[in-house]
Amino acid sequence: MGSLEEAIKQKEFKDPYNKLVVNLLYTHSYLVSAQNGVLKPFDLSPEQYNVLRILRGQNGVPTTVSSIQDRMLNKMSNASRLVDKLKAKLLIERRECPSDRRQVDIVITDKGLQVLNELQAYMEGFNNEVINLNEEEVVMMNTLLDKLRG
Amino acid sequence: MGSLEEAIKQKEFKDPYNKLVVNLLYTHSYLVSAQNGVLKPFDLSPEQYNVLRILRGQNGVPTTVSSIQDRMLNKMSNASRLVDKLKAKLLIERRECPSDRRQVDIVITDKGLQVLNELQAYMEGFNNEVINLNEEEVVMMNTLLDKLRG
DNA sequence: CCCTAATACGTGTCTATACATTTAATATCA
DNA sequence: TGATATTAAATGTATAGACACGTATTAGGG
Repeated sequence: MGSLEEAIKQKEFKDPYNKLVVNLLYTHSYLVSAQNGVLKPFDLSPEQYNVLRILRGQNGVPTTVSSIQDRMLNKMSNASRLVDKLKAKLLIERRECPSDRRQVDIVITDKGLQVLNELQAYMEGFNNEVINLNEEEVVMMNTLLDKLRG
Repeated sequence: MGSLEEAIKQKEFKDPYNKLVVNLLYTHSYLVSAQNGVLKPFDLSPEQYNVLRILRGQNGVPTTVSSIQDRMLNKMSNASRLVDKLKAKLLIERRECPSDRRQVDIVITDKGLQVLNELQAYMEGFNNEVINLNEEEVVMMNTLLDKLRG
């Protein structure tokens, strides 16, 4: 299970760069699957969870849809539709922005904050279970990932 | 652009583990976006490209749909439907398996091999452009990723 | 002030992921 | 053998990612 080669039944890679691309894609899938296991009982997708965290970070200050989009992990995803789903679950509110009627102000509701609160304990346990690295290695990996993207 | 904090406009993280999860999700998105740029002119999605590479690795030996599924980077994706799309593009062939009629033998066509061949040069350039790490760092990162998953 | 450009958001479409269910074929074993 | 379980693949449905396009509103320059 440990090695990538075994996990995807590939004997070898052309070079370490090629392996790294595949390794990142595979590890992402590993992470997201585990995350889904935690989020599913709460009826949230990973991106919905992310949007809720972004809104909580605002401490009550309303945020526009495009500002949410800028902060999302996946810049190509569709904040407008995610906001729609969260509104249907009563986890956020949409308000017409008076100063610019093109914009829509989004705030997290008490219910949204409560769901995040319940989730928090599960998510902390999740990080420690799912990432089999010590703190030194985690810091190293963060440094390498930041450098990778230039 | 370099730091994660800047890219997603988040001031700080609770701990390095939490940052690592976010960093992996964000870097994945960065990688896949770049990959899409290369694949789009060839009318292939990243997963379709991956399935083609799996089939090329078989060197002409037919493979079943479930064997493709096992080798895919994302174990949750749907090999059956991906195979369907590739067949429609004439990049693979499906043959009824005589020894077990539940199974379907899949092989890459000459056209499929030709497309992969054309892609190869672009993809090698892609790796070096998109991964701003030297070889030593790449090897280190592969080791850390393998350890991360336990 | 008007014309044009830029911006904010929504919508449409195709593909892929996630997961449950279905159907057909084979395996198992009383 | 015949009932049951297991397996291979396909299908159904909801959400999300990728990207083009549409619409309303504001900004800016003549």
